Amino acid sequence: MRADAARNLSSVLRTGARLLAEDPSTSMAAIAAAAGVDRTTVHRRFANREALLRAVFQAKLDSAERVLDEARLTEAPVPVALHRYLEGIIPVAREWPVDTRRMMQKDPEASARREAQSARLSAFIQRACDEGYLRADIDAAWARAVLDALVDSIAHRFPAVDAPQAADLVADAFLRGLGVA
Amino acid sequence: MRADAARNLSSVLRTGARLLAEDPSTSMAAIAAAAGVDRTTVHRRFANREALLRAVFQAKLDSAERVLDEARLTEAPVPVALHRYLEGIIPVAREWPVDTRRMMQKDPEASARREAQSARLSAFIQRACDEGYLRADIDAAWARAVLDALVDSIAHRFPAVDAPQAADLVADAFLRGLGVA
DNA sequence: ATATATTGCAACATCGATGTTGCAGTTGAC
DNA sequence: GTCAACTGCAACATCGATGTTGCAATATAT
Repeated sequence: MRADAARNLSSVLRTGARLLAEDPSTSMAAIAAAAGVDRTTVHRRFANREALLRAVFQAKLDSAERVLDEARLTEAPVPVALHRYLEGIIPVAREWPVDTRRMMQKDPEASARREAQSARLSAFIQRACDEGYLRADIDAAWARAVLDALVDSIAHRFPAVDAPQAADLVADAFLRGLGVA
Repeated sequence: MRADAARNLSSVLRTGARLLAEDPSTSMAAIAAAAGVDRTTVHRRFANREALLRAVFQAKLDSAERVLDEARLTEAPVPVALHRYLEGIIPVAREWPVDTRRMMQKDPEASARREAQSARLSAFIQRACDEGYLRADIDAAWARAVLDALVDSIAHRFPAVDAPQAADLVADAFLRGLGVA
């Protein structure tokens, strides 16, 4: 039963993330139905709708944090770290399509975690600038935003492209652009 | 009074677009309050919440269509048309931050208009490919997605950058990328 | 086999959002 | 100045979502 409980809970989280990404006002009833459990069961596991949202965000933050750790953003060579980050973060964006930036204003703890992760990535971009991998006239904040946008785009608009190829496409567009040399 | 009516209506649309972009489940009451009118006044102008949404989308589609027309995507040289499109569409994205892709499934007419506009832009990207402005190994759909992503990013995450400079940044990132040559 | 935990189901209460209506006051057009 | 249109305000009805509880059935662990 513990096993079942954990499976259903995770099923509710994944299903909820998917539905909430399409429509942030999806009802608990709809999520429960899509996850194949009763509405009251969801309410027993998550006190509030807000608690369910928190759990979804936490799951996404956990996955993203693992990716950031394993990419070794501060130690590995910039091109290697970039590719490892992309190949890891794209599946995370796909599995948890919820937009953490919009939906977490009310959760200071999750917000702080997100900020910390964001800072790690920004520091990496800054290092890429400093080590000469990015053009000198490029603003680091803009570079950061471009990378995020490319990741979201390949993750959600091209779900059929597998992670390694998606990472290649993003890194290529990010560094070289799409125009002719 | 006609003048007042028109002014208030447009104020409701703009305010509504702004609030709905932040939180798609913003209540009519919140929109009315933010626009400085009574809740019932909004209901007199828009039969449904859905009708209000439709009006917001229609306003965005109108603005976007004008931009597409004036960019002369089929006639002007590719670099010129691209820059004109970007300089026009970025303010539109800022004034109407609602995501037309997500929020219009139920409105077939608006959906069709959106598709038509999307096709015009895709055709322009295809022309850029054919005329050798984009690398031969680049998929047109991916190029299209990248352009959209860059526009959204500069429009919403860098609201302080004015339209001409924003267009430069996007075109530069799109064609040349951010890495060193 | 039995005690324990979990689930589905039905029923209930509550709350906020939606939409409507009547009325009085104000504003604009003529 | 008069008339028509519009507005704010209060009140009301309705509806869907949320959250709770009791109970019977079922699965789990020991």
